[in-house]
Amino acid sequence: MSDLLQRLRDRGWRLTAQRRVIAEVLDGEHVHYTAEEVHARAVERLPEISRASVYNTLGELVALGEVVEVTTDGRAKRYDPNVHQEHQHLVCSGCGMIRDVRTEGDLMAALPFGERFGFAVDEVTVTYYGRCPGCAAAS
Amino acid sequence: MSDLLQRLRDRGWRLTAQRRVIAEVLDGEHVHYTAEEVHARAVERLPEISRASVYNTLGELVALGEVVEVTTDGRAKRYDPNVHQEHQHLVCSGCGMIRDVRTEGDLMAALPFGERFGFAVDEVTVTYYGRCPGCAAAS
DNA sequence: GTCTTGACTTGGACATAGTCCAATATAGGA
DNA sequence: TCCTATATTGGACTATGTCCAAGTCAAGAC
Ligand SMILES: [Mn+2]
Ligand SMILES: [Mn+2]
Ligand SMILES: [Zn+2]
Ligand SMILES: [Zn+2]
Repeated sequence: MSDLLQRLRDRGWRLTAQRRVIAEVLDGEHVHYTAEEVHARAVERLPEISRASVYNTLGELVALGEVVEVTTDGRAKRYDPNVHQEHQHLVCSGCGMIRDVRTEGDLMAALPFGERFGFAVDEVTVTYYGRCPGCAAAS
Repeated sequence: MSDLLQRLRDRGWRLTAQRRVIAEVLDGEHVHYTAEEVHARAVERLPEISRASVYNTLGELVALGEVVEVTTDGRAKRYDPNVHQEHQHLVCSGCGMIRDVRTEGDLMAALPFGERFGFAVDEVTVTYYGRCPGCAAAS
């Protein structure tokens, strides 16, 4: 993710302490945090960082394509730093755990032209739901 | 949707004026309203109906499988009365319009077993994004 | 190294979406 | 008609996210 910092510098970003810790949090574990979770972890490294800066920076990273927003339920958006590997998500309907999964074949092909209604379709997201081994055992 | 009222009666539901107008709103046009949109339309028929009753009733209809929740962005959930025809959604990234679409083939088949991580996968939702004809013309 | 300035950060107010609850009303059976 | 379990209501409360004016600071100019 020092790559990320370099790319941001190349785009004329000021490298503030706040942006650094947010990048570190996203880089650390390869998970899908909410904005509040990112903030909680950023505070451990930089206690005075504000919620507003976290929301601002996440929004900017999304606009630059360095992070993608993931919405699997109607709750808080999650921020996914894994943009270098195309993937979809598998969500546990018990505990909410999210795993990255790679699909095979052309997902777009499942939508017949007759069902496109003149849209220029350019993106598809797939979410699989099921119970993870832990939740299945506990039921 | 008088079918719906009958099914609800059969399940021991009290048929209140509030539940009737909510069912009528969902039945009317075949769209994907938010809870607040359902409330606004219900108020036209029954001015004193409360937000709480709309949220309560929508939640109950979802629990019964008579309506499904749809989340295509990080905004308000939408309520879809079209549960009798399996379908996915096509969303305009310009204006947010949502269309029902029917896919062909087995969507689950795109997820290799090696990518299931021991989950018992039982559901898949697909959302296609693109620009509708109107938004494409305006750009 | 110091200055300068426009970009960045901040706390808090505000907005939107949804939940919860105690008091009140009512559907539907007796 | 009466009874009461169930449903409704207004409003407080929570969760998530946005906005803004005032203060701060990164980094280029000198
Ligand atoms: Mn991911
Ligand atoms: Mn639909
Ligand atoms: Zn689980
Ligand atoms: Zn459109």
